[in-house]
Amino acid sequence: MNAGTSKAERTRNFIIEKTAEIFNRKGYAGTSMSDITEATGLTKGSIYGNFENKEEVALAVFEYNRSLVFNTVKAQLDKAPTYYEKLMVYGRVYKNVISSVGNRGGCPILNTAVEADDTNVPLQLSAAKALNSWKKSLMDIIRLGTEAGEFQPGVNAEEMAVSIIALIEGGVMFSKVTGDYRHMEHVLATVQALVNRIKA
Amino acid sequence: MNAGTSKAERTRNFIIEKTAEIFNRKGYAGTSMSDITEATGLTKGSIYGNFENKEEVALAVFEYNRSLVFNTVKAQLDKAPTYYEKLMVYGRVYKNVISSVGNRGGCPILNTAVEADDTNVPLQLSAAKALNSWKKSLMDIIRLGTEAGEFQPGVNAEEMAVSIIALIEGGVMFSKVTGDYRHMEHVLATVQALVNRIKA
DNA sequence: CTACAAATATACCAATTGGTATTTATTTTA
DNA sequence: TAAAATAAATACCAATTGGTATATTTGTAG
Repeated sequence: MNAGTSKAERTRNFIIEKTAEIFNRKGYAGTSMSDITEATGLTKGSIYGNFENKEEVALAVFEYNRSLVFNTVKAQLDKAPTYYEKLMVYGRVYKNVISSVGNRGGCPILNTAVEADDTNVPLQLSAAKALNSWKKSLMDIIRLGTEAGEFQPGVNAEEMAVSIIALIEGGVMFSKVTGDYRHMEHVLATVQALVNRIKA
Repeated sequence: MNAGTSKAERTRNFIIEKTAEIFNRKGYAGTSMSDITEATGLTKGSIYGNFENKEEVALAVFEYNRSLVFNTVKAQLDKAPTYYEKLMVYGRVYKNVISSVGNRGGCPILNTAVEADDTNVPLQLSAAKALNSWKKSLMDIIRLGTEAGEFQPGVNAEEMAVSIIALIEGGVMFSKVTGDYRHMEHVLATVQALVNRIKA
């Protein structure tokens, strides 16, 4: 036996991995079942044996894409010795993410949020949950950093967190659609300026 | 005669207006020809008599949706007596836009940019062009305001412009997917803080 | 008010969509 | 290693997709 991984589990993961980039590039509506069978080399019977429908594949794929980015950031976060340095990780996030997971169609949270907010409730909820948890982790860094005396007291942690996220996501959008990476550099400079401004 | 508007022109505009919100909500891939015939009450023959294909409808609709938002902002901009006040218009942009054009599925530039950047070159170019022209108009305000002594010299106009846009678009995304308008208020507070920080 | 042009509707097309029963092949467990 | 259980392939489905050729209606200029 394959250490707790049944054939079904392995195929499930295989399907997720092979279609992750397609879903992120083409979106839920833009990705067809035949895209999935083509990318995996499997037949519809096999896909529908492991997933209930296309939506369930999309949900699993979103979770996979999200964790891919999350893990990359997390690794950087764990290395940062101070809360200030942790916040600054986000000021370099694009370079780190792109260089490690490559350009696979942009930020999955942004892509899913924008497509699903009017069309698909389960996907919308997944994207919203991912954003809120990102916001929370940023707010925790700011709060702990303030307690540790690294940041000035009285900082609006939520405003700061939401703004950092908005800058990054807006920057990804701008950068990707124009094909001009300097737009991303500009928003990251602003992220860094915002963080430096709250330094104690 | 109808003052330069032929039947064809009027039908074209009718189709654009009736499908504008659908395209903005469901996206290009998510909107079908039958969505278009249903929304207009017209038949396929009529649609294809006025547009070459679905993509051409989408392009015209994007231009329409973009100008709807643009005109709203422009009206506010023209009323603002100073360059500082003009920049501040963007710090209130969401409230003004929503209250005048309503919630029609979010920002068309964001929606189109995110969907099209990997799937549809003409739409991608349209979105990129809209963003660049927005950026330019922001940079012009900053430059002229600096010349007029309203802003500190040495401000990086492009960094500022790109960051304001990213904050707004990121904020729209966050706000829409979570259904929580406070996220938009947070990013707008940051826009205002950024603008206030460069005041002479 | 008629004749011509322009716009719209009808009826069709092949291809593709997401999905399902059923058969066949492969794993897994005893 | 044989039997039971699971996974995957095959072959199908109705509905829908974007699009077109042709017929019919409507608008328009003389």
